[in-house]
Amino acid sequence: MVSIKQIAADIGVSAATVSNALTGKGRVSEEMARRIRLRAEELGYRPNVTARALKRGQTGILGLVMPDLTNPLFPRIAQSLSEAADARHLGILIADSRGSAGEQRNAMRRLIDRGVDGLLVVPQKGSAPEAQAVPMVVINTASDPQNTVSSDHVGGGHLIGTHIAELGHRSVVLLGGDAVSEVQQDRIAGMRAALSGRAESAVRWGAAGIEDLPALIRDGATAVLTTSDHLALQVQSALAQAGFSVPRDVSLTGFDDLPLATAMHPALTTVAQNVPEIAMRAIDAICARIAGAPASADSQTVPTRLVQRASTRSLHPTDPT
Amino acid sequence: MVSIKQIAADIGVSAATVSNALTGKGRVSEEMARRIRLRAEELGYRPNVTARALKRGQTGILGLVMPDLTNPLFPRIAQSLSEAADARHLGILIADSRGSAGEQRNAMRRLIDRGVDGLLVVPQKGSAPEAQAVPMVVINTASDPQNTVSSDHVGGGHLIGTHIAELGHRSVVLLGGDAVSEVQQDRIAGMRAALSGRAESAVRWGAAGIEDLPALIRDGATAVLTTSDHLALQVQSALAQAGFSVPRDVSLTGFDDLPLATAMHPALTTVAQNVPEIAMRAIDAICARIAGAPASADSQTVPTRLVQRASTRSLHPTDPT
DNA sequence: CTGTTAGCGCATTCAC
DNA sequence: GTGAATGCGCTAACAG
Repeated sequence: MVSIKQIAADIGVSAATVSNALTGKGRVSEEMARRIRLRAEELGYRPNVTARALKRGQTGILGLVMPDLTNPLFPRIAQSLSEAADARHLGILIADSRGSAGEQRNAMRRLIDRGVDGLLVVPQKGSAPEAQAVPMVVINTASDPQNTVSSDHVGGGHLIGTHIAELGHRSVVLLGGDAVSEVQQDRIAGMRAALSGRAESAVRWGAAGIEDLPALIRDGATAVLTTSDHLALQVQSALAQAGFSVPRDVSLTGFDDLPLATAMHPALTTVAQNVPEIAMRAIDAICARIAGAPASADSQTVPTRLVQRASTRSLHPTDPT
Repeated sequence: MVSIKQIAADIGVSAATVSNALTGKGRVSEEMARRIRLRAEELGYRPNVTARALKRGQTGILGLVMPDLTNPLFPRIAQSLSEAADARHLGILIADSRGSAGEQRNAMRRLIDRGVDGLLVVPQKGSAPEAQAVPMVVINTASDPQNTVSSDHVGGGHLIGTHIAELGHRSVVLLGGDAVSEVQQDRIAGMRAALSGRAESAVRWGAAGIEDLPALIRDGATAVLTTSDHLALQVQSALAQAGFSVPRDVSLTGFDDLPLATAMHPALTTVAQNVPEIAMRAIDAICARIAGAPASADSQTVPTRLVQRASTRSLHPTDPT
């Protein structure tokens, strides 16, 4: 590796001057600066980030803690975060909290031991990560009050609920995957609120909930609103098996707008999170905190978007389809 | 942050002795070592990895370059890699090559600039990442001769092809997503080889290929073998729309064993990659290279596994269903 | 057995 | 405008 002092010796000047010329900080004659930059270029000089980090006390690395790297949303989050971090010349070190709050804490500690400048954490279901020695921004759980950036899950549920109500549905089933998840609770709450006064709604959870569906439909339910696309696919399969067709017999919606939403037939009506926006805000927030901003108590909420496709049907006699 | 010298000053001993006591390297009296460890514990001392990295010339960080973080397999790879790396006290810094070979090179360079000790790269379709200043291990493309660990894609295709042939299918369609992908070519090649002499096979690619399916089935094809689960879901949807039912009218298979394979109905027969094994070998290989082993020309191949579910049907009159 | 010295590569004083 | 000195925190080599 070519170091600053080699190019210094090479030109016959001191290391400090080279540093100054390259960073543009100190005052160096334009002529000298030019020569230095040229030689650095020739030698393929790359500043040693480790040395710089030691000197500055900052590594330029952010830690990303996910509840489960297997999460279907992880790819998008990682990508958007990586892109946003990149723009600020920050790197992202990943860690998996493997489904337990204890492992989550371990993962955070390992990252901190590695010297990350800040922590981005997507918390374990039902756990609030505790404050640490480094700035932290929590993603996707509005229920945690501090430094949180999150999708408006309630709003998303509201979007779906309103859509379904406007389509004329009067009896709908709300299906969640796991009642422990605050995110899913929020989505369901949004749906209920939108439906309230316009339609009956029954809430069900998990595999048992899926089994209840055929009976509920026979009792008059005309729509099933789920809290994830994956769940919706399972529902569609189960319903097909029971002889119900989507959207003819029953309307169906998902949540998240995963790739599978368009691979399904009918294509799934769902709610898309604005992941890039969340990522950008999260990175902004963590950078602000690193730069010294105090931990703010307000949480940012990013709007979601209804993606209307073919799995929902209007019940108004006048409408086509 | 509490440093080694603070605890040294604290106890009235030199920094070197503390270092020795804590790492167990130098010879320190057991008595002294005990006192030092105790005090370190009390003070909550954590070694500064940056300083250590500067001294040692190694950061303990591996760079992971993915062709597209949005890749549905990324979560598993990231998780398995992260776990395997963890066991060796290595961190993983991610980077996205965003679909282009050029960006792939940039990503690698950024990672190297950050001082990673080695690079794990899942290459861009149809691109062979060029050798770099740090050890590199290529994942999942056997076509690159150097330091590669890959699933046996050909073998996987063979597994599926054999399965279908044994079920009595005599005319099958092989459907790939993108002909540029060597991985998909390998899978198709394996299928063809297994089918050769036992059944007719036609190869189709992409969306156009999906459109051809109904006609091919009417012409007598009884099975569609795809190179990904995602593709299989699309096929199932398109087929349902055209009035064909899986597996009654046509058998269908996927590849990768994504979560959606079990969410579908019928559950998808597919081929699972042994991702944890690949990850472990990749980490082993990169560690060996970092430790000084020469770049070996041989590539490691990890067997795949047939996951037989409900989307394939036997055509033998004697068999049930 | 323990302490001192030195230096990893860089950036920041402060002299010159 | 430029350079010498200094130190970030740690560890290897050597001296005591």
